[in-house]
Amino acid sequence: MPELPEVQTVVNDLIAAQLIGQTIVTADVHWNKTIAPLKPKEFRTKIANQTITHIWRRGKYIILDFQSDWHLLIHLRMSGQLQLVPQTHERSKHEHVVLLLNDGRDLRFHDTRKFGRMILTQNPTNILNELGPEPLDQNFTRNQFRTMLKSRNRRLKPLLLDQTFIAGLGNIYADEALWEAKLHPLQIAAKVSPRKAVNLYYAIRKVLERSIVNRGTSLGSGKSNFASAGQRRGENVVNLQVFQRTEQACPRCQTKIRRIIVGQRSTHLCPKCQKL
DNA sequence: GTCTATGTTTGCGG
DNA sequence: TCCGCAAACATAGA
Repeated sequence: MPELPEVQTVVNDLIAAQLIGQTIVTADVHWNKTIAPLKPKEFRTKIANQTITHIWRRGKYIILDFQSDWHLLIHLRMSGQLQLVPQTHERSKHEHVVLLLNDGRDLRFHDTRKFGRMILTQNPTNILNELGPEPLDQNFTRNQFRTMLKSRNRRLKPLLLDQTFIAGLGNIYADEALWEAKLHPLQIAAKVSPRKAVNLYYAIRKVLERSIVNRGTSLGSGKSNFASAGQRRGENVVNLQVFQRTEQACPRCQTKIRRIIVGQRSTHLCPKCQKL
Protein backbone atom coordinates (compact mmCIF):
# COMPACT_ATOMS: atom_id res chain seq x y z
CA MET A 1 0.00 0.00 0.00
CA PRO A 2 2.29 2.59 -1.38
CA GLU A 3 3.13 6.08 -0.21
CA LEU A 4 5.50 8.58 -1.84
CA PRO A 5 8.73 6.52 -1.56
CA GLU A 6 7.07 3.37 -2.88
CA VAL A 7 5.46 5.24 -5.78
CA GLN A 8 8.78 6.90 -6.60
CA THR A 9 10.42 3.46 -6.61
CA VAL A 10 7.85 2.17 -9.10
CA VAL A 11 8.46 5.19 -11.34
CA ASN A 12 12.23 4.69 -11.17
CA ASP A 13 11.85 1.01 -12.04
CA LEU A 14 9.52 1.64 -14.97
CA ILE A 15 12.02 4.12 -16.40
CA ALA A 16 14.92 1.70 -15.83
CA ALA A 17 12.91 -1.01 -17.62
CA GLN A 18 12.71 1.20 -20.74
CA LEU A 19 8.98 1.85 -20.67
CA ILE A 20 9.56 5.30 -22.16
CA GLY A 21 9.24 5.17 -25.94
CA GLN A 22 6.89 2.19 -25.90
CA THR A 23 3.61 2.42 -27.76
CA ILE A 24 0.43 0.91 -26.36
CA VAL A 25 -1.12 -1.42 -28.91
CA THR A 26 -4.33 -2.11 -27.05
CA ALA A 27 -5.72 -2.71 -23.56
CA ASP A 28 -7.65 -5.47 -21.79
CA VAL A 29 -9.95 -4.30 -19.02
CA HIS A 30 -11.35 -6.84 -16.55
CA TRP A 31 -12.63 -4.51 -13.82
CA ASN A 32 -14.42 -1.44 -15.15
CA LYS A 33 -14.15 0.68 -12.01
CA THR A 34 -10.36 0.75 -12.32
CA ILE A 35 -10.62 2.95 -15.43
CA ALA A 36 -13.70 4.98 -14.40
CA PRO A 37 -15.23 7.24 -15.54
CA LEU A 38 -14.33 5.87 -18.99
CA LYS A 39 -15.91 2.67 -20.28
CA PRO A 40 -13.62 -0.12 -21.50
CA LYS A 41 -14.43 0.63 -25.12
CA GLU A 42 -13.56 4.35 -24.88
CA PHE A 43 -10.50 3.57 -22.78
CA ARG A 44 -9.21 1.09 -25.35
CA THR A 45 -9.90 3.38 -28.30
CA LYS A 46 -8.21 6.37 -26.69
CA ILE A 47 -5.14 4.61 -25.33
CA ALA A 48 -4.41 2.61 -28.48
CA ASN A 49 -1.39 3.90 -30.43
CA GLN A 50 -0.30 6.23 -27.63
CA THR A 51 3.47 6.47 -27.22
CA ILE A 52 4.87 7.07 -23.73
CA THR A 53 7.17 10.12 -23.61
CA HIS A 54 7.61 10.77 -19.87
CA ILE A 55 7.03 8.92 -16.59
CA TRP A 56 6.89 10.91 -13.37
CA ARG A 57 5.29 11.18 -9.94
CA ARG A 58 3.12 13.74 -8.19
CA GLY A 59 2.01 12.86 -4.66
CA LYS A 60 1.00 9.21 -4.86
CA TYR A 61 0.13 9.39 -8.56
CA ILE A 62 2.24 7.80 -11.27
CA ILE A 63 1.85 9.78 -14.49
CA LEU A 64 2.49 8.50 -18.00
CA ASP A 65 2.63 11.33 -20.54
CA PHE A 66 1.88 10.44 -24.13
CA GLN A 67 3.09 11.93 -27.40
CA SER A 68 -0.43 13.36 -27.84
CA ASP A 69 -2.08 15.61 -25.25
CA TRP A 70 -3.33 12.56 -23.33
CA HIS A 71 -2.02 11.40 -19.93
CA LEU A 72 -2.56 8.30 -17.81
CA LEU A 73 -2.71 8.92 -14.04
CA ILE A 74 -2.22 5.75 -12.02
CA HIS A 75 -3.07 5.56 -8.31
CA LEU A 76 -2.14 2.29 -6.58
CA ARG A 77 -4.30 2.98 -3.48
CA MET A 78 -4.09 0.05 -1.03
CA SER A 79 -2.93 -2.95 -3.04
CA GLY A 80 -2.10 -1.85 -6.59
CA GLN A 81 1.07 -3.09 -8.28
CA LEU A 82 2.44 -2.51 -11.77
CA GLN A 83 4.17 -5.38 -13.48
CA LEU A 84 6.13 -5.27 -16.70
CA VAL A 85 6.20 -8.79 -18.11
CA PRO A 86 6.38 -10.61 -21.46
CA GLN A 87 2.98 -11.01 -23.12
CA THR A 88 3.40 -14.77 -22.89
CA HIS A 89 3.51 -14.54 -19.09
CA GLU A 90 0.49 -16.26 -17.54
CA ARG A 91 -2.29 -13.87 -16.47
CA SER A 92 -3.38 -13.83 -12.83
CA LYS A 93 -6.91 -13.17 -11.59
CA HIS A 94 -6.01 -9.86 -9.97
CA GLU A 95 -4.65 -8.26 -13.13
CA HIS A 96 -7.57 -5.95 -13.79
CA VAL A 97 -6.08 -3.85 -16.60
CA VAL A 98 -3.42 -4.98 -19.07
CA LEU A 99 -1.73 -2.55 -21.47
CA LEU A 100 -0.16 -4.41 -24.40
CA LEU A 101 3.06 -2.79 -25.63
CA ASN A 102 4.59 -2.85 -29.08
CA ASP A 103 7.79 -4.57 -27.89
CA GLY A 104 5.96 -7.72 -26.81
CA ARG A 105 5.65 -6.83 -23.14
CA ASP A 106 2.58 -6.02 -21.03
CA LEU A 107 2.20 -3.33 -18.40
CA ARG A 108 -0.19 -5.05 -15.98
CA PHE A 109 -2.15 -3.44 -13.16
CA HIS A 110 -2.42 -6.02 -10.40
CA ASP A 111 -4.77 -4.96 -7.62
CA THR A 112 -6.27 -7.47 -5.19
CA ARG A 113 -8.49 -5.01 -3.39
CA LYS A 114 -9.60 -3.19 -6.55
CA PHE A 115 -9.29 0.31 -5.01
CA GLY A 116 -6.64 1.43 -7.50
CA ARG A 117 -7.40 3.75 -10.40
CA MET A 118 -6.14 4.45 -13.93
CA ILE A 119 -7.40 7.81 -15.13
CA LEU A 120 -6.94 8.56 -18.84
CA THR A 121 -7.33 12.31 -19.34
CA GLN A 122 -6.32 15.37 -21.32
CA ASN A 123 -6.49 17.55 -18.20
CA PRO A 124 -4.33 15.95 -15.49
CA THR A 125 -3.91 19.31 -13.75
CA ASN A 126 -7.57 19.20 -12.70
CA ILE A 127 -6.62 16.40 -10.36
CA LEU A 128 -2.98 17.21 -9.62
CA ASN A 129 -3.64 20.85 -8.71
CA GLU A 130 -5.77 19.66 -5.79
CA LEU A 131 -2.65 18.22 -4.17
CA GLY A 132 -0.59 20.05 -1.58
CA PRO A 133 3.11 20.77 -2.08
CA GLU A 134 5.69 18.07 -2.84
CA PRO A 135 7.65 17.57 0.38
CA LEU A 136 10.91 16.87 -1.46
CA ASP A 137 10.59 19.72 -3.95
CA GLN A 138 13.39 22.30 -3.77
CA ASN A 139 10.79 25.06 -3.86
CA PHE A 140 9.07 23.70 -0.78
CA THR A 141 10.67 25.62 2.07
CA ARG A 142 10.58 25.28 5.81
CA ASN A 143 9.10 28.76 6.09
CA GLN A 144 6.28 27.77 3.78
CA PHE A 145 5.57 24.69 5.90
CA ARG A 146 5.59 26.73 9.11
CA THR A 147 3.07 29.13 7.61
CA MET A 148 0.89 26.25 6.46
CA LEU A 149 0.75 24.79 9.98
CA LYS A 150 -0.05 28.13 11.60
CA SER A 151 -3.44 28.51 9.93
CA ARG A 152 -4.71 24.99 10.69
CA ASN A 153 -6.73 24.00 13.72
CA ARG A 154 -6.49 20.31 12.94
CA ARG A 155 -4.60 17.56 14.73
CA LEU A 156 -1.22 16.83 13.17
CA LYS A 157 -1.77 13.21 12.19
CA PRO A 158 -4.92 13.63 10.06
CA LEU A 159 -3.45 16.84 8.64
CA LEU A 160 -0.30 15.09 7.42
CA LEU A 161 -2.46 12.41 5.80
CA ASP A 162 -4.52 15.06 3.99
CA GLN A 163 -3.18 15.04 0.41
CA THR A 164 -4.50 18.55 -0.22
CA PHE A 165 -2.34 19.80 2.67
CA ILE A 166 0.89 18.00 1.75
CA ALA A 167 1.25 15.35 -0.97
CA GLY A 168 2.63 11.86 -0.57
CA LEU A 169 2.56 11.04 3.14
CA GLY A 170 0.61 7.99 4.30
CA ASN A 171 0.16 6.19 7.60
CA ILE A 172 3.73 4.87 7.90
CA TYR A 173 5.66 8.06 7.18
CA ALA A 174 3.22 10.31 9.07
CA ASP A 175 3.87 8.28 12.25
CA GLU A 176 7.60 8.09 11.56
CA ALA A 177 7.94 11.84 10.90
CA LEU A 178 5.99 12.77 14.05
CA TRP A 179 8.21 10.50 16.13
CA GLU A 180 11.35 11.94 14.52
CA ALA A 181 10.18 15.49 15.31
CA LYS A 182 9.00 14.51 18.84
CA LEU A 183 5.47 15.73 18.17
CA HIS A 184 2.26 14.13 19.42
CA PRO A 185 -0.18 13.03 16.67
CA LEU A 186 -3.06 14.78 18.47
CA GLN A 187 -1.26 18.12 18.76
CA ILE A 188 -3.11 20.97 17.04
CA ALA A 189 -1.08 22.24 14.07
CA ALA A 190 -1.55 25.93 14.85
CA LYS A 191 -0.12 25.41 18.34
CA VAL A 192 3.15 23.85 17.19
CA SER A 193 6.09 26.12 18.03
CA PRO A 194 8.06 27.55 15.08
CA ARG A 195 11.04 25.49 16.15
CA LYS A 196 9.04 22.24 16.28
CA ALA A 197 7.46 23.06 12.92
CA VAL A 198 10.90 23.25 11.35
CA ASN A 199 11.83 19.99 13.04
CA LEU A 200 8.78 18.36 11.48
CA TYR A 201 9.67 19.76 8.06
CA TYR A 202 13.11 18.14 8.20
CA ALA A 203 11.69 14.94 9.75
CA ILE A 204 9.29 14.50 6.83
CA ARG A 205 12.10 14.91 4.32
CA LYS A 206 14.38 12.58 6.25
CA VAL A 207 11.96 9.66 6.50
CA LEU A 208 10.88 9.96 2.85
CA GLU A 209 14.38 10.33 1.41
CA ARG A 210 15.74 7.47 3.48
CA SER A 211 12.93 5.21 2.31
CA ILE A 212 13.47 6.07 -1.36
CA VAL A 213 17.13 5.08 -0.98
CA ASN A 214 15.90 1.74 0.37
CA ARG A 215 13.32 1.30 -2.42
CA GLY A 216 10.35 1.75 -0.09
CA THR A 217 8.79 -0.26 2.73
CA SER A 218 7.36 -3.74 2.27
CA LEU A 219 5.58 -5.14 5.33
CA GLY A 220 4.70 -8.70 6.25
CA SER A 221 4.86 -11.42 3.66
CA GLY A 222 1.38 -11.20 2.13
CA LYS A 223 0.90 -10.94 -1.61
CA SER A 224 -0.75 -7.53 -1.46
CA ASN A 225 2.19 -5.89 0.30
CA PHE A 226 4.24 -3.42 -1.63
CA ALA A 227 6.47 -4.65 -4.43
CA SER A 228 7.84 -2.59 -7.28
CA ALA A 229 7.59 -3.21 -11.03
CA GLY A 230 10.11 -6.04 -10.98
CA GLN A 231 8.24 -7.77 -8.11
CA ARG A 232 11.07 -6.61 -5.90
CA ARG A 233 10.32 -5.75 -2.27
CA GLY A 234 11.52 -2.59 -0.51
CA GLU A 235 14.12 -2.76 2.25
CA ASN A 236 13.10 0.23 4.37
CA VAL A 237 11.29 -1.71 7.11
CA VAL A 238 14.58 -1.78 9.07
CA ASN A 239 14.39 2.01 9.42
CA LEU A 240 10.91 2.14 10.97
CA GLN A 241 11.15 3.45 14.53
CA VAL A 242 7.53 3.29 15.73
CA PHE A 243 5.26 2.01 12.96
CA GLN A 244 3.90 -1.45 13.84
CA ARG A 245 6.28 -1.60 16.81
CA THR A 246 3.59 -1.46 19.53
CA GLU A 247 4.88 -2.61 22.96
CA GLN A 248 8.47 -2.55 21.72
CA ALA A 249 11.06 -0.15 23.14
CA CYS A 250 11.32 3.36 21.72
CA PRO A 251 14.75 3.51 20.01
CA ARG A 252 15.40 6.87 21.70
CA CYS A 253 14.26 6.40 25.31
CA GLN A 254 13.27 2.70 25.64
CA THR A 255 9.71 3.55 26.71
CA LYS A 256 7.13 1.13 25.30
CA ILE A 257 5.59 2.32 22.05
CA ARG A 258 1.82 2.80 22.16
CA ARG A 259 -0.82 2.34 19.49
CA ILE A 260 -3.87 4.60 19.43
CA ILE A 261 -6.55 5.29 16.83
CA VAL A 262 -6.65 8.76 15.30
CA GLY A 263 -9.08 9.62 12.53
CA GLN A 264 -9.90 5.94 12.07
CA ARG A 265 -6.24 5.20 11.46
CA SER A 266 -3.89 3.15 13.54
CA THR A 267 -1.26 5.51 15.03
CA HIS A 268 2.02 4.65 16.75
CA LEU A 269 3.90 6.88 19.16
CA CYS A 270 6.29 7.05 22.09
CA PRO A 271 4.32 8.50 25.02
CA LYS A 272 7.50 9.89 26.57
CA CYS A 273 9.16 11.47 23.52
CA GLN A 274 5.92 12.77 22.02
CA LYS A 275 4.15 14.76 24.71
CA LEU A 276 0.90 16.55 24.07
C1' DG B 1 -16.32 -16.07 12.79
C1' DT B 2 -13.22 -11.82 14.25
C1' DC B 3 -9.96 -8.14 13.50
C1' DT B 4 -6.72 -5.61 10.78
C1' DA B 5 -4.84 -3.40 6.61
C1' DT B 6 0.86 1.55 3.65
C1' DG B 7 -5.84 4.96 0.67
C1' DT B 8 -9.47 8.04 -0.63
C1' DT B 9 -14.27 9.68 -1.00
C1' DT B 10 -18.85 10.78 0.64
C1' DG B 11 -22.34 12.22 3.55
C1' DC B 12 -23.43 13.75 7.65
C1' DG B 13 -23.46 16.95 11.89
C1' DG B 14 -21.31 20.35 15.03
C1' DT C 1 -15.80 27.25 5.87
C1' DC C 2 -13.45 24.27 8.80
C1' DC C 3 -13.29 20.05 11.18
C1' DG C 4 -14.26 15.16 12.90
C1' DC C 5 -16.56 10.88 12.39
C1' DA C 6 -18.54 6.68 10.23
C1' DA C 7 -19.16 4.17 6.34
C1' DA C 8 -18.08 2.69 1.87
C1' DC C 9 -15.12 0.52 -1.68
C1' DA C 10 -13.23 -5.18 -1.92
C1' DT C 11 -10.08 -8.73 -0.53
C1' DA C 12 -6.62 -11.34 2.03
C1' DG C 13 -4.20 -12.80 6.00
C1' DA C 14 -3.60 -13.66 10.86
